[in-house]
Amino acid sequence: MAVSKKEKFTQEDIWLADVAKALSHPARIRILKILNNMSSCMVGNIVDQLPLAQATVSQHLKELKRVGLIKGEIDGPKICYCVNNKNLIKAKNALDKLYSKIGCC
Amino acid sequence: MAVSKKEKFTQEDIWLADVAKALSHPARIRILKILNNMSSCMVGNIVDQLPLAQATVSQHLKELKRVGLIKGEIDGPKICYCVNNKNLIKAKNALDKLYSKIGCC
DNA sequence: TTCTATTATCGTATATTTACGATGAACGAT
DNA sequence: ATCGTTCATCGTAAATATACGATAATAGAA
Repeated sequence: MAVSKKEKFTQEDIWLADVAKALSHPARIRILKILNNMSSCMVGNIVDQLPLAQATVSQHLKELKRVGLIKGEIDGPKICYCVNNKNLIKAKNALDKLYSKIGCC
Repeated sequence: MAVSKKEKFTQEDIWLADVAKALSHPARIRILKILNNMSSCMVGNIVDQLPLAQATVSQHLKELKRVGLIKGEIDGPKICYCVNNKNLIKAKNALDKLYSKIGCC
């Protein structure tokens, strides 16, 4: 995209944009909903519920983990993922700052 | 990216992901904050506050308009943009559905 | 140890995004 | 009608994202 200029913005704006980026694919929205509804959170269970290959799902999980929206715990050969509510709530609160107080048109 | 599979998800998930995509660049976060704080919302004013060329800012505005987060009104040769609170609130509410009720790890 | 199950990573092809200069379109003013 | 201002669009180069098969890594079981 021709030399990125993202670093020219504030840390807060970069962070919120980054979280939004992690949410910007329906597969990742679906994963968060699945984690929200299941007590078990094995990767295999997630793969079974998505129309994507295991390698692709793993990539999506990595992206969600990168920004801290989910976390994974090793459980033998399996990995147990779950939502990191703290960061999700933080993101929602940051969104509140984008509401228009005035409305100019 | 090798044939997209986004259309294999629900309309709701596709929509939320799409809104998130519109928020996934710091310039667009900044634009929303600017529109939130100014009574005037001319494009020129926005361009002056961003480290980007006019053509690039116009592209970012188009993306925000595409998903309905902002709207523009023609005012002579100028265009007046403002936040569309309704859709921003709708997005925030949809985010609420992603919170984990249980927490498995 | 060897086998099986589970998940991550590598390599790679293709699609999309980002950025900007140049140009075009719309409008008010002279 | 021409000019200056304002903004969108076109064309294009480079960066990122998406998707998957193949392969590696890890751990418990046989």
